[in-house]
Amino acid sequence: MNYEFELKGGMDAGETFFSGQAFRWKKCGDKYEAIVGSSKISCFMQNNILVAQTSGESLEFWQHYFAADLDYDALRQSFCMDSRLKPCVEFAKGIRVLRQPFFETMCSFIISQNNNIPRITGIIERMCQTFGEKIDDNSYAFPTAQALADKSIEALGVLRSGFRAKYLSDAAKRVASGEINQQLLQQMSTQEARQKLCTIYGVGPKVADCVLLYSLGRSEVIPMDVHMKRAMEQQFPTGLTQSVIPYGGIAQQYIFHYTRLGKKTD
DNA sequence: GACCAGGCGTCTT
DNA sequence: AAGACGCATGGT
Repeated sequence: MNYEFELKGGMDAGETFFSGQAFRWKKCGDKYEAIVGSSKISCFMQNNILVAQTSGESLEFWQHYFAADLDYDALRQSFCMDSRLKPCVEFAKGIRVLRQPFFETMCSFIISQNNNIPRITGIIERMCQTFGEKIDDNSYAFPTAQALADKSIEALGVLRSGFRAKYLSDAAKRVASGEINQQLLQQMSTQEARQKLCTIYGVGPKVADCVLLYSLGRSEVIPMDVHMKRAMEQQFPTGLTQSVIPYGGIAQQYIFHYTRLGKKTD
């Protein structure tokens, strides 16, 4: 399927795909490729238009994934009203926060705890190759919750995910049983959804907030870790401005990227 | 509130 | 070549 649609305010694919929010994107020549859910996508940007070739899913699915409706020109403009946020936005203007499939986002951020990106990528890759459905030659879908729930903790050993295997197992079982599902969380307030997510073994407030922001599109949620806390205390001692707060999670993505790759705060 | 739980990339010796 | 260190954390 070929799709072309506008992303309001544009996107820099590299900045977006390699900003630590998604772990399955690869740069192939001048295109970017990934498996999202059980579909393959190959895409590039042409002005503000995303040109994509996909193996499945609807136009609406992809527009939701890229948050096509959210106007990043307006967003950046309001962020830049805050002079402390301005350099962060200027550093990587093309970042968008994606809305990724629920179960794979949850697993990805369970895996990410006390971990580094190369290893996170490796574990996810093995997870897909071992337990995901084959799409073609060397493409595998992200495993379904059911597929993972059926495996014993020992069987998850091939992932070499260390102490996280038992967490992944509980997450898979709770999602496969239907007890935790996206629709239910969607209807809940952010606070209720966070509490529900935290009942999963191995999911604490940080991982829960990552799921809320990167999958459920709760743009106001700011996942806080020690680094982020430090950066916020240093750069934003009086907090974020009122106009930014509804999109604090997106602002956070700019701040994080800047403090990690841009000018250091200390 | 310390301390511990894989393993791997990266930096030091 | 080998050892140390740290990692978008959460449980005990």
